[in-house]
Amino acid sequence: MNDRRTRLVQIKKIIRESHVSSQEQLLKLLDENGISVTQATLSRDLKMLNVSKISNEKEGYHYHLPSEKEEKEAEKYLVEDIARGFLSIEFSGNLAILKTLPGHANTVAIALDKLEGLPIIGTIAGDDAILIVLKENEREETVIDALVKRIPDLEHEL
Amino acid sequence: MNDRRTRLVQIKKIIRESHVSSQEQLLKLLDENGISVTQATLSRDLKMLNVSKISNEKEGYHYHLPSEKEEKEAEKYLVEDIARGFLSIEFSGNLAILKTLPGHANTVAIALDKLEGLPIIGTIAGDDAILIVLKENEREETVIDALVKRIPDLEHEL
DNA sequence: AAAAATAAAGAATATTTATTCACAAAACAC
DNA sequence: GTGTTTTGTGAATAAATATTCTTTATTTTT
Repeated sequence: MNDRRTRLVQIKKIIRESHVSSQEQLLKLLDENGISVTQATLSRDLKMLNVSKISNEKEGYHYHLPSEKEEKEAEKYLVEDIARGFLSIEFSGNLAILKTLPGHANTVAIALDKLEGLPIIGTIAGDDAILIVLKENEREETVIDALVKRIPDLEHEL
Repeated sequence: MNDRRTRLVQIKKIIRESHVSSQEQLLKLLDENGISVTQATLSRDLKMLNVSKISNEKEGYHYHLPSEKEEKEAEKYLVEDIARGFLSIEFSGNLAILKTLPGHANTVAIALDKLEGLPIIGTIAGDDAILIVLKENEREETVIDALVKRIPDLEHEL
């Protein structure tokens, strides 16, 4: 059933190499590569890949992959935001309180929300503290691990 | 008649500050700011601004401005591509031949085409030379001026 | 100043894209 | 195993967006 993986790879390749301007067109190009799906599926795929459609003087509308650089850059800023404001974190059951420098709570909370792969379901920020709700059945250790993995600077403080 | 300018500024501001997910929504936000147009016009505005629509895990679809950085970066690469390959340029009427390092013609030609504001209508690249067709009534001086303005590194060579 | 060219924009429409609904295959629980 | 949930998909449709066609205003040319 998992043609999706390979299809996503193909889609990226095609978008990278040709100037695709609609899902119909992409459909045909995929078809030529022996992959046949409907436009609905492509719409979902493009959403999943965070592909964007953009216009460009010379070339008209076309799809655009989020560049590695963009992705990494974006994440780098998030990580910096967290590291800059972080003071401490303490757990209690499926909750944690993360203390930050005054005024940093909001920034850090937003960054935590955006950073993917953390075992948390959400945050509520005050001014210098954030309430973090862990995912069902997650505990202190996994959260700390995930944080350290993503934000190396935190290692000393945890 | 030139509400367009001010409208474009407003649109950028709104897109930068709020999470807009459709032109209808943008329409309303503009309306609240006393600017009233139709969706058709917004579509053209967004095309003109090179705004892209992108999906994002957390926030769903939203518009995205090309960042200053992206714009400048993009242009920087073009400029570099040209400077790296450039050897000489010679004019004859409304034509010019630009000589490049072997194999660089294509890269340079693409960059010339993409770089906006040059008084040329097109290029044809071989391996180490490019035929450039100037715009009607443009001459050597204006092209050189435009090139030097955009590609400071070329000043010595021209 | 008239005539011609250009630029902006709305209304209607064509095109494109996202979503809803239904269903089937796979993974999971027991 | 059977029942349940999750995942992926297409068909149909809704929603969103781009374009065509037309009109009006503005600038340019003569």
